[in-house]
Amino acid sequence: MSETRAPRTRVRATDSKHRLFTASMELIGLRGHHAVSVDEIAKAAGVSKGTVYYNFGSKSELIAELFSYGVAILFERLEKGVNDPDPVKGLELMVSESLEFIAEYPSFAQLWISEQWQSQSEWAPALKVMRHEVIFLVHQILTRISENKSQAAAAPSLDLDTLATAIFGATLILGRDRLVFHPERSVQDCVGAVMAFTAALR
Amino acid sequence: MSETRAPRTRVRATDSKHRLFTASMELIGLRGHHAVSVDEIAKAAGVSKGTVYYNFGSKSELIAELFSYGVAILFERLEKGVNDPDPVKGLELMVSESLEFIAEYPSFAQLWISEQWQSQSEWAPALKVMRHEVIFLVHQILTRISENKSQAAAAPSLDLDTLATAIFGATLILGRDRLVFHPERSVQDCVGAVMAFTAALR
Amino acid sequence: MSETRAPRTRVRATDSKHRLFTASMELIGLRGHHAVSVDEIAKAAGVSKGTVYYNFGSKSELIAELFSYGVAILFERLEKGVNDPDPVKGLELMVSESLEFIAEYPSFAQLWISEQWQSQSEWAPALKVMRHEVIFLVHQILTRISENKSQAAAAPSLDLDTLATAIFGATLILGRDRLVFHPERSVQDCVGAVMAFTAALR
Amino acid sequence: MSETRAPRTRVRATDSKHRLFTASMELIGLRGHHAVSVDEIAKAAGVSKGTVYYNFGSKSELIAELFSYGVAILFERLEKGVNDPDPVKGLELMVSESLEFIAEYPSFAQLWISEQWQSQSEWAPALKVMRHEVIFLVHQILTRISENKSQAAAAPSLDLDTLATAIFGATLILGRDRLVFHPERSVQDCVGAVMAFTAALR
DNA sequence: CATGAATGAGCATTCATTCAT
DNA sequence: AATGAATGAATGCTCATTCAT
Repeated sequence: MSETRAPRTRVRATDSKHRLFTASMELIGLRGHHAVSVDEIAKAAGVSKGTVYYNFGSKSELIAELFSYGVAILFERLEKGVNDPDPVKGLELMVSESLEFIAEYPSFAQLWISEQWQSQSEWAPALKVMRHEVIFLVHQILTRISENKSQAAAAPSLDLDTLATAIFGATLILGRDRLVFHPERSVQDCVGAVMAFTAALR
Repeated sequence: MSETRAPRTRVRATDSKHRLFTASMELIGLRGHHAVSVDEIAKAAGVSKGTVYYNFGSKSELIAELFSYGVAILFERLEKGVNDPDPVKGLELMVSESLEFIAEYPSFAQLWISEQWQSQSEWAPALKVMRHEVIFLVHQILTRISENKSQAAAAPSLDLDTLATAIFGATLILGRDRLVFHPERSVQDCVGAVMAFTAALR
Repeated sequence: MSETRAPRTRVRATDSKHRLFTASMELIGLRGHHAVSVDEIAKAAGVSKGTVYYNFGSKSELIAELFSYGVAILFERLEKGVNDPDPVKGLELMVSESLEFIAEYPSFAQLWISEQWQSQSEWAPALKVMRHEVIFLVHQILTRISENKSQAAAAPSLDLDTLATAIFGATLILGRDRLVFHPERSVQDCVGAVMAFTAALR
Repeated sequence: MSETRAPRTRVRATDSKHRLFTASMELIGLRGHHAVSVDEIAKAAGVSKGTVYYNFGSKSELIAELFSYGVAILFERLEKGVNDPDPVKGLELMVSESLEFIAEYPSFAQLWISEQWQSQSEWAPALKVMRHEVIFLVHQILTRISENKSQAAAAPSLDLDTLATAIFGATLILGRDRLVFHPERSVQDCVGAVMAFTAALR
């Protein structure tokens, strides 16, 4: 894309959309979507307000696209861990990839945290799907881990779905908490803490 | 409540305040504070808009008081676990108390989740303190647990502060997730999943 | 109403509503409701924009109330003619009252003309009722006129409902046309022209 | 229509214009010109927005051309009646032609009704001319009718210009009212009602 | 203590219009 | 001759806050 024979108005088309994505992420992650106006987003992206509506139709839709954009990237990264022959290594990879993703797209994580459990969120349906898919992936890998454990049913009453949710929540919060309150905390420390959850399974 | 022409004009004064607390919690937990207007809160509480300002001064202050109100109750409950001679039992109690607290004050939890990691939140300073105090409590008890563990440094590279944060996050998310997506999930299941985090320490 | 013990801010309450009524009528009659903004109305009424919304809830509702306000006055005046023992005199009175009403509330008439036959008007339901009631009144009096006519069914194929509609339309248009294009034309001339419609019945 | 790569590239050029005319008429008649956007018109016509501006220069000009287009057709039809040797038959023909024209171009009539007496309409000058010419035609034929009436000055104080206006208004309203509220009402019934206006002259 | 009418800055959204292609 | 991305002024509406009573 961009600069086909470099005319004066370079990059045009799609360009605006990308700039708006970047600007929105930045601002919304910082203050929350309610506290950011379309005017601000447009200004930050260096386009006119009309362009936001030309490209997204509404603020709501812009945010919805922000979600799908982020989730696509996240899943791409999670894939890496899912197929690892060693499920423990796999989960470890998934967690560290997630933490790094959160560091790269901090506003995506923040948006997710803020909206996922807000029952009347505008994006509730889409978020529900996102949540389900991530937890499903974690659940799958937890099953493989617990199956590898030979004899004793390690933890008799341990519901894997609940555990998967705990891991999902801990990762999300840890990823965000690190950026906001503990910039010195390494991804490895966080991975260690999350993996502690699985100790009972091994 | 209500008691028009009731005996001894009991309660009064703080009556409006209480009604406003209840109404705010309800509405804000459902839709987020930005999506709830002072008008709505006043109407839901059955008082006039002016009364909100008379009692709280501003919407912001109302929410701030919502936070202190909730956190006071939460800490009261956490106390129970802190002093348990058996730190594992103590943590278990703290977690289950938290989960039950979240079930009773769902909107408090939601508000907390939404705002805690929003770097530019209006209540950031207060939230930072709340977060710190809870994590400190968890850290303390984790220390006692890991000290009880005799010989081998169970997990050499396991940072207790990070682990405490993970437990805090997992509990918060699990408590909320249960209400929104898994009403059938028991507190015990959730406690089990959170306690799994400590397996590595034992 | 107004001035209870004449305080500094006199007239308060309801006053705003009246001022807004007057201002709206003026502006909307001149340029049409689409071409008049709420800002303009507020400014013309000497109140803030918020006051418009406090009192009416929406621009649409303001216009709806403009309609009911106008139609109430119109019907009050039409009553006079309805009960006249001589139906011809009665109709004549109704027409002249209508023409004078249009002269006093020109914007009401203009609004009516513009919206009544706009199939997708927001006020279509209310307008349909207004139209029906006026035409019904005219129909009634036409029936009395034609009954008075002794022998020969004056006009065999003359549908009274259609005739009533024609009289309604002619009066509305004549009333408005007079103000806009023929200020010199008297109410009597117009009444004469409208009454010509009934010649066939007599 | 459409014919991509059709033979002899017929029509073209004015093709877009025609499609835009049709689409505008349809939409504007239904909802009023203010409530229809250029986007909608372009979409309905199956052309791009730019094409509207290429062909008409502005929305205002498009509507102006809509008026001249409609009025040309109307006058063509009115001619038929004007030259009838029997002025009564002639007027009857003019009225029925008008009613049929309104049925064929309902949005033209609606546009006319809405704008003609709106004093500050953008098209006021053009509309004034249209109105004048139609009323002039009616006046002429009324003169011929009243002259034919031999002896007694049928109606001493009947101003023919006012009567012509009444007939114009009644026809316009009746034509439109029939379409919107009385689809079962025949053109003949309406003609009958309008001609009742002339009874006094005969 | 409590009320509710009034305010005005701020917001999401619409839309006629332009212009480079 | 036609396109459609981009614009920005204008619009209807919301809402936290004030204040006279």
